[in-house]
This record gives sequence, C-alpha cells and structure tokens, in this order.
Amino acid sequence: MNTQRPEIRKGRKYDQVLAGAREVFLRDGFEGASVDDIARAAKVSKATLYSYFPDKRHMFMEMAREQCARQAEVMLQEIDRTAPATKILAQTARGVLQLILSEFGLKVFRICVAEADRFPELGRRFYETGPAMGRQHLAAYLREATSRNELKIDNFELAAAQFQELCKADLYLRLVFGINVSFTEDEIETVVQEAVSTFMARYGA
Amino acid sequence: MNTQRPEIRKGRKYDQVLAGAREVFLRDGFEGASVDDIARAAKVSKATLYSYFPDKRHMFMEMAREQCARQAEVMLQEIDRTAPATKILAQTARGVLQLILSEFGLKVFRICVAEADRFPELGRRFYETGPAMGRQHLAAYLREATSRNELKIDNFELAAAQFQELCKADLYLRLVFGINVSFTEDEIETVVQEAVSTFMARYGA
DNA sequence: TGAAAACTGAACTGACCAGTTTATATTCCA
DNA sequence: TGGAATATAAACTGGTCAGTTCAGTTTTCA
Repeated sequence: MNTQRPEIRKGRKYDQVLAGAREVFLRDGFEGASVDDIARAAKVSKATLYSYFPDKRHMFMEMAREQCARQAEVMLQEIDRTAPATKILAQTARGVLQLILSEFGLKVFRICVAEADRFPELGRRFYETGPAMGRQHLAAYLREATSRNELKIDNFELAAAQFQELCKADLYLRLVFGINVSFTEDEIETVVQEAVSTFMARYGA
Repeated sequence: MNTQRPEIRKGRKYDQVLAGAREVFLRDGFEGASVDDIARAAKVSKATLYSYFPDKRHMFMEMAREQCARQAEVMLQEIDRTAPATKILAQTARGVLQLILSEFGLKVFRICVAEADRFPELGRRFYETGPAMGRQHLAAYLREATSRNELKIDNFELAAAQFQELCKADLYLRLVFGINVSFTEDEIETVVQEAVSTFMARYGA
C-alpha cells in the first residue's frame, strides 16, 4: 500500500510544522485554514513551511497520514486475539467507534470527504490508510475464525465491510450532521451489542 | 419536521435561480461555487439572487431541501408494500443505493458533511430530510411486519438504521473517496442481497 | 394606462489568501 | 572556526469572492 517514500522531510522544525498543521486544519477545515495561521501556530516562517511541502494540500495529507497511522496502531494493540468471536467483534466495534466518533476522526473524515473530488489523492489515501486498512485486518480475522469453524463466511471482505457499517448504525450520521456532539457509554454499548448480534445471526457457525 | 414556512419566495424568477444554484453548487461544491457564477447560470442579476436569499448558505439550503423532497417522493412511490419482507427489503435497498450512489446524492452529501460544523442548520436539515426520513419510513414498515409476525424486532429504529448501513457496505465509502466512480448492476445486486440476508438472519421470524 | 414591484448591470467595498522573493540571521558540523 | 544548510520576517504578486449600492429598465396588475 505504501505507494512510495516521499522523503520530503528536510529540517529540524518538521515536527513543529506538523503539529501546527494539525491544530489549524482540525480547527478550521481545509479551505478554512490559512497557511499564515499554520505558520503562526507552528512558530515557523511561511517560507519554512514551503521548504517542506510543495503546497497546502500536501501539508494536509502528510498530517492526516501520520495521525491515521498513529491511531491505527493504538487500535490494533488493544485487541485480544485469543477470545471467542463475539468478544473479539465487540472489542473491534468499540475500537472502530472510539476512532470514528473522536474529534480527530470526525474532522479528518469531514475534510477528506469534502476535498475528495478536487483532490483525489487525498481521498484515496484516506480510504486506504483508514477504512480499507481496518477492513483488511478484520477480514483476515474472519478468515481465521472461519477456518477453525467458529464462523461461517463466504465473502470475507464483504462481511467485514458489513460489520464496519453495522458499527455506525444510528450513531455516525447523527455525529456527522451535528445532531449529537457525543454519546453516552450506554448508547455506544447498545449499538456495539446489536452490531455483534446481527453479525453473528448471519455468520455464526 | 417542517420547522417553519420561510416563505422567502418573492418573484417570478425564483425557479430559474434554484436551477442555476443546483447546477453550480453540484458542479463546484459549496466553497467552490461563486455567487456570480450562479447568477450567470440562472440568467439573473446578482441583486435578484440577494432579494430571494439573505446569503449563499440559504441559497444552497433551499436548493438541497427542494431536491431531497423530490427524490424522496420518487423513491416511496416505487415500493410495493404488499410483497413479502425479503422482497420489500431488497427493493428498499435498491432505492437507497440508487439515491446515495447518484451524482446528486453524492455531491449533496459531500457538501453537507463539509459544511456541517460551520453551518449547523444545513447539517441538521439534510439529516432530517434525508437519512432520518428514510429511516422513519423503514421503521414504520418494520413495525407493521413485526405485528403480523413476518419479522421479529425489538428496536425498530435501530434495526432500520442497521439496514440502511448494511446497504452501503463496501460500495459507499469507495464512491465517497473516489476509488470508484460507479458500479455495475451485479456489484450492487450482490450488496443488496447480502444486506437482506444478514438482516433477515437476525430479524426474520 | 400609470404607478408599484421586480429586475438589471456594473461598479464598488472590504476582505482574504496561496505562494514567491529577498536580504538577513541562525544553526550545524566537518 | 568557517562555510553550508536552514530559518526568518516582511513585503509583494496576482488573484478570488460575498455582499451592497444605485441609477435605470422591464413587468405586472389594478
């Protein structure tokens, strides 16, 4: 998936720049963020920014890529792969929801959706390092569980995609469109359990 | 749901204006669309635009609201409510997919997602006239079918939301992030059938 | 038919912004 | 320690855009 190493990094203030970019992009969105603001937030001159990145878009893309990688790593560590399927699925569902319901997850999603047709590379990269990556890991698990007769699945990729979608039921659109700003543990847990139940009703052995 | 009648309509060129707004907003997005372009496309002066709408946002909102209502109406007419559940669900799934995979559906979704936090009313209205409306109709059907023992459901709203999400599996994110521009009938039909199968596995009587 | 309502075009205001340039200053390391 | 790499501040270019204003024209309808 790692298309190629861009190796854009040059100087000692690179991390400051990414931090400033993260702060401003997440606060103001892509169009809303001004490069001058980012330079100010990063305590760096505009010329320095432009020595690291060819333009604002690449600045955003690097910031998003780096954060996604970080978040994904956290999520994978938390999962206990020896437990029974219902437990693993519930853990996975909680992980997915924690990520996509977080402020970071939501803001990056918004920006990537908005920019995906003016800036196709951004959309593609987000899809691949985000949802597609998660789905692949999940599909791999589903294949394992099927091979030891814990689950019964033909189309692993689609089943994984279905599970991901089931996790969002009710909650995600309400968040994305600003009906709710956050949810209680109970609301989340209900959706998690219902997602697992529906999934297991179809795919349980 | 109809918060209040705005009754903004004033003059004889109102429909031209909405048509121009639709053309330009869907082509260029919200930020990308310029009011001068809309005026040009609508063959109307800018001053006339601003006599109908207080600002660009309200222009967009009216356009979107009117289109959503139109699309929803079409969808509801197509459904044969006397058929067995699997058939009705499959029809519904096809309807949902046709709408959300359409150029219009996608573009409006993109714009509403992007603007939802700068312009909360837009997000709310889209959610209510779009996904929430669809879910309500579906939940009402699920209640009927449960009462005649065709289905077995406790939480109608959540089940409806689950079904809506199942319809999107795999396809929707690939469209939103520009991995695919369109899908074959076969791809769609597979997702429809799998959505229905999973749903019925859990909720079939 | 004539006055009121709606519309026009074009200029204007006031603002914002991506990306470049340049002369100068700081930091690094061989 | 001195040259190379890196960073800075600030001005500048060339552009975009929402929304207003106004003098003048067209349409409507009583």
